[in-house]
Amino acid sequence: MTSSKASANEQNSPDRPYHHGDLRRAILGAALDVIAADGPSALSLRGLARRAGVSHAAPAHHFKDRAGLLTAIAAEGFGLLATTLREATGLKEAGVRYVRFARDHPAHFQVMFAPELLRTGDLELTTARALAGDALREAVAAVPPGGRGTDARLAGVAAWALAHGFATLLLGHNLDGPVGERDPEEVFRELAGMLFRHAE
Amino acid sequence: MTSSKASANEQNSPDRPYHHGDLRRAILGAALDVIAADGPSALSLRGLARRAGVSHAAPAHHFKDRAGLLTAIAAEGFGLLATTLREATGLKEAGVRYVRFARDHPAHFQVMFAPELLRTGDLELTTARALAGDALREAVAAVPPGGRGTDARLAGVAAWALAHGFATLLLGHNLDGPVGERDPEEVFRELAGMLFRHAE
DNA sequence: GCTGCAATCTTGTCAGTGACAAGTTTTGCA
DNA sequence: TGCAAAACTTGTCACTGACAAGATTGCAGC
Repeated sequence: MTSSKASANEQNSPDRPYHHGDLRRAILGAALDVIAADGPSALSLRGLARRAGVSHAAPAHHFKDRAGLLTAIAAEGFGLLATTLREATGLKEAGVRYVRFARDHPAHFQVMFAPELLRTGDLELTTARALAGDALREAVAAVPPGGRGTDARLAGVAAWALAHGFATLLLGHNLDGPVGERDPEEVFRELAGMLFRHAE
Repeated sequence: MTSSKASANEQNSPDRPYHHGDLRRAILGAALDVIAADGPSALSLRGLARRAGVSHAAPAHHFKDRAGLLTAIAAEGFGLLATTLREATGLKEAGVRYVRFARDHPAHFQVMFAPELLRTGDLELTTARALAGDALREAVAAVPPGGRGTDARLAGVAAWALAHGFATLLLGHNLDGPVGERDPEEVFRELAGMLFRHAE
């Protein structure tokens, strides 16, 4: 083991400059790769450092520790989600974008909803999360009040639960059977149609 | 640190018998406690061994390794879930039971849907999962075909996604605001009502 | 241009962990 | 009774996260 593949520009290049250039981004990118492939538990700060060709303690300068790195990823995720939700036209479309986000950014998505891995009090994280929450509430407010007793808050919870559950099961390969070859977004549109039959 | 609280009957009792009696169950129980409190990433085989008052390598005899322990927990979880789903009368009630299961067995629930922590090919696991899947499909089949174009398979996915999403968000404390003091099961009943308006 | 300071990265180290190997004690059964 | 398997222990290794202290570099202000 040890230095199995110090192939190309890995870490042993003696002419490597002292300063990486954008180590923070490099670490984040590598972390997203690892998490998407094998989950957050497979993440090793030292492994990321090796990938980026820096010393084992370099990541700590940018993220303090493991929780710091994951918190940064979660915050970035909530920011991306807020942006994409804000561009949606209606609630159903917001749901579709929610599912699309989970598929496009599986690593972010996983980490965002793993609070035990995060520094939950972090300012960046809480503000980003609040932004995403606002975007979701806006989408809910846009839906016209339907049948009797349709509480807006409840409708929001229903939409969120449906989208979140679908996305989660999808990422966990629990819907490979039922969904099969079909486009997941298309399937989700049908599900959302079942939930909000009256509105559109 | 080190031996901060070797208080009562922990591990230093010199009269402790060589055989624990039911170490397997003790380790499982301790693991469930830890996971429910701090998530699977906080799990340490050595920590569990300390809790049970046995040597650091004792757990390996029953579970082989970390993945083995978590796989055993997941299999147990699917078994419990299958049992509880089978007792449900209709699809909505099955959903309620799904949510209740997640709240009653949060550790099981988390591990069951964290495939990257499991030995996915394990026989016990796959059979238990199949049992739970059968129970879910049975509940779906029981629902009368509703409005035009109501695909049974799709209805099943919708119900699963809604229940799974609600349960997941609930466990992650993402619904503390919207649900508030209300009984989560009651709230879920309303959500399920929105999804299957026609059937009851 | 030079100087000093802060940001960035390195080296060194420590305790904790999972996994494995090999030995010891106990149980249960022929 | 004796013996094989089950249950557990001791010892060890590579790896990891965290921390401390030092080296290198970029840069702002003079």
